[in-house]
Amino acid sequence: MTRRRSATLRDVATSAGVSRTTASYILNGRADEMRISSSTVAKVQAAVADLGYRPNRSARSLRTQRTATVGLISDQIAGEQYGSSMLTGASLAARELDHLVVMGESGGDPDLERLLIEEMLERDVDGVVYATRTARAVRLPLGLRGVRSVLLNCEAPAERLASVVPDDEGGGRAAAAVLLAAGVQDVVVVGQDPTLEATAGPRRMAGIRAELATRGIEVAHHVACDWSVPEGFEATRRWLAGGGRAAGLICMNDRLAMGAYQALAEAGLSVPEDVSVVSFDGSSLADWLRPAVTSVELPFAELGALAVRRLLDPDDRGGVVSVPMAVRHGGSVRR
Amino acid sequence: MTRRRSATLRDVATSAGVSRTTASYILNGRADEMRISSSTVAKVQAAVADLGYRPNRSARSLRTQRTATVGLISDQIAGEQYGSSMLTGASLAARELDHLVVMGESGGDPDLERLLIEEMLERDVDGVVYATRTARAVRLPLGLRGVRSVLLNCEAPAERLASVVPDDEGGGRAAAAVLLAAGVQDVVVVGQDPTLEATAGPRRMAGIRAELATRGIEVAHHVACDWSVPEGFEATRRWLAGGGRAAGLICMNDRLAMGAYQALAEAGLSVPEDVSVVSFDGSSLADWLRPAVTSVELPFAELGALAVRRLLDPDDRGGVVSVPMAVRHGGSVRR
DNA sequence: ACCACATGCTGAATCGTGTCAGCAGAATGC
DNA sequence: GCATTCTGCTGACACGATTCAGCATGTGGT
Repeated sequence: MTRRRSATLRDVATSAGVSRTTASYILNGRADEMRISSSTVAKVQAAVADLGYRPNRSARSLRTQRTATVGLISDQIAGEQYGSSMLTGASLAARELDHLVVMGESGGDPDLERLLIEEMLERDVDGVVYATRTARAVRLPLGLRGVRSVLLNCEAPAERLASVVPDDEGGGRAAAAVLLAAGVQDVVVVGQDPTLEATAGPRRMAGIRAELATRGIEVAHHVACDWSVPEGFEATRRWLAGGGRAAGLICMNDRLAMGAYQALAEAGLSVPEDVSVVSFDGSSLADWLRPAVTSVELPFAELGALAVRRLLDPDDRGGVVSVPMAVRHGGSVRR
Repeated sequence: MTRRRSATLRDVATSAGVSRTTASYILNGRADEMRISSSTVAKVQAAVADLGYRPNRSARSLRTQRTATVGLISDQIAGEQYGSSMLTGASLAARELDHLVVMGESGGDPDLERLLIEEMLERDVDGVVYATRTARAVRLPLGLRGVRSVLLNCEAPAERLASVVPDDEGGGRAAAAVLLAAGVQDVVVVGQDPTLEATAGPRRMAGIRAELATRGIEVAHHVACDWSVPEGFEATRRWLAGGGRAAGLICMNDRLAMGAYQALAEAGLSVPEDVSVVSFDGSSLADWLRPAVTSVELPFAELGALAVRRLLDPDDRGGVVSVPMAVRHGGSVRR
């Protein structure tokens, strides 16, 4: 950091011929309140521009206890395929509110998580966003008790905290609605949540059921498997081999859709002529498949941005906010 | 941040019955140097533990001009498919060196980039990692002149800066070597860099040529297209339709491999029986294809970690460091 | 002529730490 | 026995900002 020592407030004050106090008031927008004449204001502003003055944040933080910095702590989202857009959203929203994001990835290790939280609090972050890769129920880490924080992509049902999650139930309804609109009458769902805490699966399922129920239809079959490409392939293949057929397939994510595509192709079934497919995520993977999968988008960037905005909004009343999931149309649904 | 005001150094000193100075020396590991008796050290340490003392970083930074914080500024890596692991690597390496990462994503907008750099410097980061999504030549932003910094996944040839990049040429040799070992004699390359600044393509190409040359072989054909799934599909299809055939295909990344797979399947050619395929990236996409593609891995996490380590290593002499790319074997090469 | 009040600014304390210079007292050298 | 060195600590200033309390000066009312 060999950088010319930058100008301080004292330099500005001297150069403008006023006291540090006056310069400080002007720079903090309290000129009117303090009845400072416009000519003085102009002199100070000229000095600021002239010297290229930039306030020293450490000094300011020492006085004000605020750092214009937010912490973002996550289990896996930084190195994750799609979820990492949450970081982009958070970073941009922070920037708009004149903050920067301090990032820490715990890899799911509670000790590392505790350490990272400690480090962030030592640095006086103005708040912490606690994010998870998969939507699920969590308990707020002890280190964050009493700290201003917002949960991102997760909820702590017991604790009535501010939390931002995708509207998976609405997404489920939208997915089913796409198939219904295409005249599909028998719907099979591929993918089942592996863990108890995960919320995405059950909610999407509830949405699907609710939407189908409006036409008096039930889910024809549920192909149970983890949410990965090979599992999707194997499970779908087994189901097809057992004589399973359906006009509509809803895959719990795009990777499952990829696996299902592979199994369908192997069985000589084509999309969308023989089977219409809808999935969740709206990842680029959905676009890469042929035909592109119609997918209900996880609004990751928006989730990240909203979490930061709520964190920095002093009027936020807490509670869970669900962000709608939009349908991104591909060519995987018969028309 | 409603958190009980934590203990200060003064509290520790009072509680231990020594001066602030003494306590400070002990906490900074200068007890021996300052010839402080072990009994005094013990008293202070007890007080620290007792009060749960944590130093105030803002105050310390104000004095020392160091924040135990590094900036990471990037164009697109936060929301990127594979590159975001660079963030994970950087975050972990920083943590190991008792630092935190302040992140900023510019989206390629030079104005935003300048703003982010300004904000980071105001916050006195101990250095800045400047990262790009795709390996390429860059010019160091003006705001980073004179600032301790390391380039990540990019180089500034004119400026002799510390820089960490993948060894694309070595990767190219490795890719070709895999095919040669499988007895492949005619190799076609898919994918051509779209921009002048991009370094990955030319270097991989050079490596491929060099390795093939050891057997007196030349690249049989170069299928020119951008590095995306649909481009890979279309370009490969056109090439096949024009009668193109080869025993070995090297795709410049995994997305191109996916596109090539689609075209090969459409042409009734199977992998690896008819065509052996090798690609670059080592992304999860490579695993998802059937058969999984043998792919030369981009060591993103390692790149990110190394960039941070070099940034914080006062003895680092600058210059470009290339990180080797390992081959991740799938089932896409005939044996 | 005197008080009250508004106007436009400033002095000085404060946030919590790091570190230079120095100061007693004990030990050592000759 | 006195100068010197070592031991073990402390006082005070600095870092760069924010902010409370107060101080001249002008202005209007009676």
